[in-house]
Amino acid sequence: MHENPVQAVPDDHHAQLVADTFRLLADPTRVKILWALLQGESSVGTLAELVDTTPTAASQHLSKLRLAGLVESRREGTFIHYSATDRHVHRLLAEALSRAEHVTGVAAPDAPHSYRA
Amino acid sequence: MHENPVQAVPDDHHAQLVADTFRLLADPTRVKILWALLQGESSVGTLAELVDTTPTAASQHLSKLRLAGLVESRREGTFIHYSATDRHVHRLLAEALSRAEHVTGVAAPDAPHSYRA
DNA sequence: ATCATATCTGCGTATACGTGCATATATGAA
DNA sequence: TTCATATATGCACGTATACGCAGATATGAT
Repeated sequence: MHENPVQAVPDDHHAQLVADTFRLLADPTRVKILWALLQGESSVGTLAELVDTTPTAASQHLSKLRLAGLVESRREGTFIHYSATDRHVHRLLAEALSRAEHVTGVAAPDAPHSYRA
Repeated sequence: MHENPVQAVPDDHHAQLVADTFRLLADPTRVKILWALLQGESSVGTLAELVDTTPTAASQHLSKLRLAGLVESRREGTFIHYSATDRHVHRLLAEALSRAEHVTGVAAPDAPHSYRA
């Protein structure tokens, strides 16, 4: 038998937190929204156009992201400007996009050379 | 009005790939399995004990991970040893676990000081 | 006050997914 | 061959969730 060192795993609480975080990122529209917000704040309607969805859908996604603390909101008249501040999320998206490039061999259009934070 | 530079977002294909990757990681059992495998290969039954689940559940998760190319398998008699090789996945998990620690203020038991790869 | 714009929220629906159970398959021993 | 072990697979069930639509709310202008 090949003896391996005992492999420790995250406890249930941490594993659940990690899974919850990943589940929030497990939607293509939210990925696009978050990536846009990591480059600067934006309103709901503007985001909806940017990621090619309806304002309603964008609002629902932003609501979920805000509940999780991944984005913040700021009101300006009838507009509400959202921004992303979580540096961990930034690195997670950068890493995942880097992997996507590695898989496809094609760089995404907005970051010709790297998604590194 | 505050003028922002145009915010570029990943195209649909990349966003979908990223979301798919995150969805694979969006399960606490798979998180624990992957973290264990990143420390060394392990059989289905051993993994099931490590992450406190049934061999059937472990097998199903491993099957999904294998289809996605996140783990590899090697047969040895009746045992099948799995291993994780994707460095991107390693960094994604490390980053997410680091965030979980940051959120809870409690380090996970198997990595007292850091989840850095 | 009314109206328009921007955003939010509740509801119904379709889809996706994790789990448990039973069963099938694979390898090795007797 | 038969048997035991290890793993995989098919199915049913319950839960979670993304979407579209309608309606509600908020702010500002007239």
